[in-house]
Amino acid sequence: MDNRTLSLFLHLCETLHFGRTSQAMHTSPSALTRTIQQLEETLGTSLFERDNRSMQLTKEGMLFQQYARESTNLWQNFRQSLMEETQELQGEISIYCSVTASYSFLHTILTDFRKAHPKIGMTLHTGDSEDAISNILEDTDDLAIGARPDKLPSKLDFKRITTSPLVMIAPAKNQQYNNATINWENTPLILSEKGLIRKRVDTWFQQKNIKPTIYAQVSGNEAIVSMVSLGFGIGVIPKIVLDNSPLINQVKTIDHKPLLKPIEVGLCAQKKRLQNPLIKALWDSLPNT
Amino acid sequence: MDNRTLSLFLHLCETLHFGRTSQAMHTSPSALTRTIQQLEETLGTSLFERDNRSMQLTKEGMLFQQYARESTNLWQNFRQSLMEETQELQGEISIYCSVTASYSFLHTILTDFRKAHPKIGMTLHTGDSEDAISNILEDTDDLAIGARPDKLPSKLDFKRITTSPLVMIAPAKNQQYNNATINWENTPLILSEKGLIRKRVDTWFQQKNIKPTIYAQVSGNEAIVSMVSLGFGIGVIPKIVLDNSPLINQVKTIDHKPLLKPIEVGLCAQKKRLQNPLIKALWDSLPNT
DNA sequence: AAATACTATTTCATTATTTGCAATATTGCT
DNA sequence: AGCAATATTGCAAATAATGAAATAGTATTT
Repeated sequence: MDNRTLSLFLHLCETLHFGRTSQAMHTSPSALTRTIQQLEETLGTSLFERDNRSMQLTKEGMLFQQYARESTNLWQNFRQSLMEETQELQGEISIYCSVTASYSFLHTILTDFRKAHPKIGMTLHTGDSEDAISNILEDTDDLAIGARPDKLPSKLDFKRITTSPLVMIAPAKNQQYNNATINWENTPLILSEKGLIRKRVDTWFQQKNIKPTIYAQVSGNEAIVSMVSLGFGIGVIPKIVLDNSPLINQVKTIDHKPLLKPIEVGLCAQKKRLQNPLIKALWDSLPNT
Repeated sequence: MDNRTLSLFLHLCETLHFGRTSQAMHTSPSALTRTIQQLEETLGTSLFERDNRSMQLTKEGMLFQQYARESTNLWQNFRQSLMEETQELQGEISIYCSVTASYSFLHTILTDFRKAHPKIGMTLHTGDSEDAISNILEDTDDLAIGARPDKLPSKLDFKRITTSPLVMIAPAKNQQYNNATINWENTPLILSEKGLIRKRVDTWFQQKNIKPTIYAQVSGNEAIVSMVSLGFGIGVIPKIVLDNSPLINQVKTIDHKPLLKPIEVGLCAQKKRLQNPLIKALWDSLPNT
């Protein structure tokens, strides 16, 4: 029995949902389905009772679940003692971060770490920055680089890497959007569809008692820069995204008052996961700011 | 970690010899080498100290050996309890037998057994009948069909399927080899290079005080029939081989006195292996004769 | 009752891995 | 030096695993 299969099976036992497990374990539903089928094939017994909308462990499934737990435990223990023996950390860490974060921080963070722990493998997943927190909460990745939410869930720990102001950007060539002359009610806005920045912007407008025109709600700060540069309207993004954007010359920043509260970008992990020596090592490799 | 890999590793720990392990585990040396290499790769540490002529477990290797033992144990136990749960035997049995035995007995033995235990998989290895006993002693296969040696090693158990007389065969068309007119000293003999039949024949000639001319020593009774049919000389084989040979019309049998003692053909296994419920099931499926 | 949404599975083409054979390399022995 | 014994590698063929998209089956909504 191979450990990957066991993990998939165990996760599936928890969720009882192929879609969620496949997503959480970074594999396609089809691969998962077939892994389980094959498992049932080799065991010569079915493990899940699938009645089309829900599923349930069979008796044999529970037996196998117990075996799977013990077997993975055994494996973990072995890895542990091997590490103690060789005095060298080894294993896998998965990191989630936005494209921008991967450009701006990841390299810096990982180069030193890699030198110190060459045997730790990294799996990197990129996506919308706003998904970072939920990804961590759902155990999909070990660590994430993202913005600190105003209310950090108590399960999580956060370590700031940097702060970045929020900037308003407009198409560089458009005279209409000069500072202070903006008629907010008529200006199309391009915003994240959800998440921290969206909240800050909403609050900002509420404070000013303005009902803005929202032109587009997109996911991904990089997409906002694109749309703004094309002249669709004004957007709000972290300055760091702008600094790393190839489109930086196509847009200009607009002064605004009161200033939007800067976001804190940093490393995020579940507290319990920090007991894992690998994750802790990466965590500790970052200086406190 | 997958169980096949673990078995290979554990076996290699015992033999400390790639060649022998690969042979015993029915895989090529290259596959074995690469399995171990890959193992060492994924563990990030070397498991064996290979100093070119001998090998030795490293400290990490011993650690892994312990893990491998526990892990396979866990697996065995799980299989065991799964069987108890489903009330159905399942797993793998490997059988060694000669080509002739596979023609004449195997089908009869296995058809009923397969119906009774459809989830037991079979691996069949064919080869020289004389290797059957050693193959069992070396744990290469679970069961073998072969001739009962005069002195059955105490580790082994034997269950007779049938007895078969030993016959002398000569080329069918050759008048020179008529009964009673044979000049043994000048007649080329084709014999097994070793094994039970060879011993019987040697004894027979000693009793008669004849020093025979041995033309060829071959391995495999089927090969003897071939050579005899081509006119190379006289051979001795079990009658059952002759009955199953496509060359039966190309040879004739020769009366001889005293008659060579018949051989007993049967199923052979290590006593300790008979505790394995799968093997015991097959064993018990044969009637006592 | 038709449309829609949700999920597991299958199909299919592609990619990755594993295998065995034969060649190679390395060393001990005569 | 030449030979025998072994582990390892190169290579091509066979196997297996994968994801994207199509499919099927069913609950929920319209």
